[in-house]
Amino acid sequence: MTLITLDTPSAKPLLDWYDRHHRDLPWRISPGMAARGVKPDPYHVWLSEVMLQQTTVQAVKPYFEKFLQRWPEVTDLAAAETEAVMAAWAGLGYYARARNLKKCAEAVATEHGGVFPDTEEGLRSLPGIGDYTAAAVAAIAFDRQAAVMDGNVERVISRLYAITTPLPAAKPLMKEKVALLTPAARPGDFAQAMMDLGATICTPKRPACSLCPFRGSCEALKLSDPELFPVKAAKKEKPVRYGAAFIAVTGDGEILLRRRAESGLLGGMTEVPTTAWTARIDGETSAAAAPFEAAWQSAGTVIHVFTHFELRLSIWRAAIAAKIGADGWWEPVTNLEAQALPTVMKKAIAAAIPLAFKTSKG
DNA sequence: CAATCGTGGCG
DNA sequence: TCGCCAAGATT
Repeated sequence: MTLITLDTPSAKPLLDWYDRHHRDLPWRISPGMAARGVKPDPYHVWLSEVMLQQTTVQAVKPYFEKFLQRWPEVTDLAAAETEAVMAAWAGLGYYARARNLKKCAEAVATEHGGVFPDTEEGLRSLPGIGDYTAAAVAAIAFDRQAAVMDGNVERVISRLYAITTPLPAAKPLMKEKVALLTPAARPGDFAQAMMDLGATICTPKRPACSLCPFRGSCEALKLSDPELFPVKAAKKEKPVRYGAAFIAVTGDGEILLRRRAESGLLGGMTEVPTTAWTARIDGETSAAAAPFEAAWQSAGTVIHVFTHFELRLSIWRAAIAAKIGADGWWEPVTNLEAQALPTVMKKAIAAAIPLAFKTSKG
């Protein structure tokens, strides 16, 4: 029987791989430039990292460009209207990020003289910056030897060491492994290399192990099937909730909108009037629950899947002769693009007014 | 610790 | 078609 020995994992092969195969991304300084001492703007790094939380690179790109163009410096963002930031963030999801983004920019502007803290600890104390983002900004923007662990790194590490403990219980162990592997030189490139590797080679399904710089040191590859890692705790079922949404349009082409509560689901975002979203179909999901009496007509059902439940929203539409006193405000349909409307609300409006948006999905 | 919190793309 | 999941943070 042949014994296949495993190399001890080290940063060097990964960094060499990164020099050849790194992705070019709008918020990134190429490794070549970085080698000449060019550092990425901490504001750019922070903005991209917050946007990238649980969000794909592809989805982030246009938002990143839009934000930088509109608010070139962190002090510009700090001085912006929160409503404008929410509207610019609309569609990207996890809206607490946008509220915290604004708070963080304000804290940097007022408490740190417009300059980001350059340590993991200092960054970690800011709104919306958790363990991952603090380490990522510290390593990438400030060359700190911080252990960066995101979903990509968890996958790479779990395979490299064939960790059978399920997530999230295995995180502390994984963090130890990452810390031991993180080099004093080029810690930012190392972190980005781990994430690029996870995104392009060490993928969740059908990883390209033959191209991996760790192929000689991966325990999962040697012992079993890398695709079996990371082991994850079983997830719960997704319940269904029901509700109704009401699209009232005046003869002048204005629609009734209102603001959601600051906290909770879609916090601080704009919506059309809706009922509560409940577990069962009842009177609250019919036209009887409308914000005011009108000739409400059914406009079908919108199904929207959130992280932890599926929403089935009955859509009702009414033509209103004159503006009716109600909570909220009347907004020209031609100005809906500028509103802080989350995707589910755009879907609801598009169901009632097909031409409301240039691009309607659903 | 477990639950909450969006959306879109992809196998 | 549908489950998975993506550079997580907060409570």
